[in-house]
Amino acid sequence: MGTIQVVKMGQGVEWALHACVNLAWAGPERPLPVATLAELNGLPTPYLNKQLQALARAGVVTSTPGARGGFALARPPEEITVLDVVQAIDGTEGAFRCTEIRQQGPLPAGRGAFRSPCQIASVMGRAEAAWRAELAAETVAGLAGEVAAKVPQTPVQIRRWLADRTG
Amino acid sequence: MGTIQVVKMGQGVEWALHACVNLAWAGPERPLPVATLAELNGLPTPYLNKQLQALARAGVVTSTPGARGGFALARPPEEITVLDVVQAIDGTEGAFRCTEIRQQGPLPAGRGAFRSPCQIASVMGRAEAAWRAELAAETVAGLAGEVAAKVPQTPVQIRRWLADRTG
DNA sequence: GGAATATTACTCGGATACTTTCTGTCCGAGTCTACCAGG
DNA sequence: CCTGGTAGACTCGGACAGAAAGTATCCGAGTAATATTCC
Repeated sequence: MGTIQVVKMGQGVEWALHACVNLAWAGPERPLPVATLAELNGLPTPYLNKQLQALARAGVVTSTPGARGGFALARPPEEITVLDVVQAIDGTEGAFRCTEIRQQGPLPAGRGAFRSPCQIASVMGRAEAAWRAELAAETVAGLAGEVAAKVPQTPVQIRRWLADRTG
Repeated sequence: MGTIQVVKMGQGVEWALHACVNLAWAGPERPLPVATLAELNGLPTPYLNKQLQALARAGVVTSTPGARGGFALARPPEEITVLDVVQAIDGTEGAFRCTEIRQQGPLPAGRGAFRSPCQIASVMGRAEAAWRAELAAETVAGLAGEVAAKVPQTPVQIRRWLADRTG
């Protein structure tokens, strides 16, 4: 959280996205505990818990405590973009932070430079905007649908495994 | 080097880009030492040296040792894209690395999944491609030109300061 | 005076500590369920 | 048989270490320029 955003991505993003797809397949009827999601993907339970907490803080998933509790999607999967998940985990701050070094040194940028931002920061901003737009164009439902279109048995197997687990 | 590429960008990228713009203004006649570039921007000399070494390894700049040595652009600034500089510093590897967790857990993805890559990795790849395309569209000469168009005195002052420094 | 040579000073290059971030883990607070006792 | 209370177990939530990467720095190898000396 609160880091930057376009050169190095945390590994938790991948886990969070897989968890969201699994939650989309499970349906909103009953929430899924962290232990179940972790076992589904062979991930360490406590760390996945950390990521889901970040998603809950961002309003992507809802957490219900107590017995039979767990996590569930806060909105229909069609309304959850990949960008929402990425920003929930890695923060909304951009990857490039301009330190305004043009104002340092023996030749500081004059008052004229204050009108427009640093050209370097401008290019980086454009690139990050393009990156964000691409991520905002895909939703969790889209991901689930594409996987199901290629391997239709996947969601069925997952739902069956979940049903057998809850008993 | 060898890290990833789209969520967190190193600070050295900003310094390297500023250094390249300064080198473009200085011209290829005589190379500039690291100390001069560092003093121009008020940066710590030894660390900037590290970044320039990375640029030299990537073939963006040439280094000439000995007295009156220093760094100079290896190509005309019109042929150096921002992406070249970024990749020289932060590496060419993408920001998102798919660990193929769909093959782990109690329901590993079957043979059908091997045909196409993970959908999540696919989206990330598209987003990073858009990011790279935006950075590849701008060159060092373009940056220098835009700055000169807004504040025309900037390159003149820098050339004068360099001339006074070399004596 | 000219040329070869040894010296000198300056440059890059890689190897070395320190700080910040990310990864991974643990235990406590809160809540729903189920059971049990009483009416 | 129905209802209220209570004990239990399960869940999330934030606080706590370890590891990795990034940041900042230093000193040595190599080279060009320069001053010197010899012819």
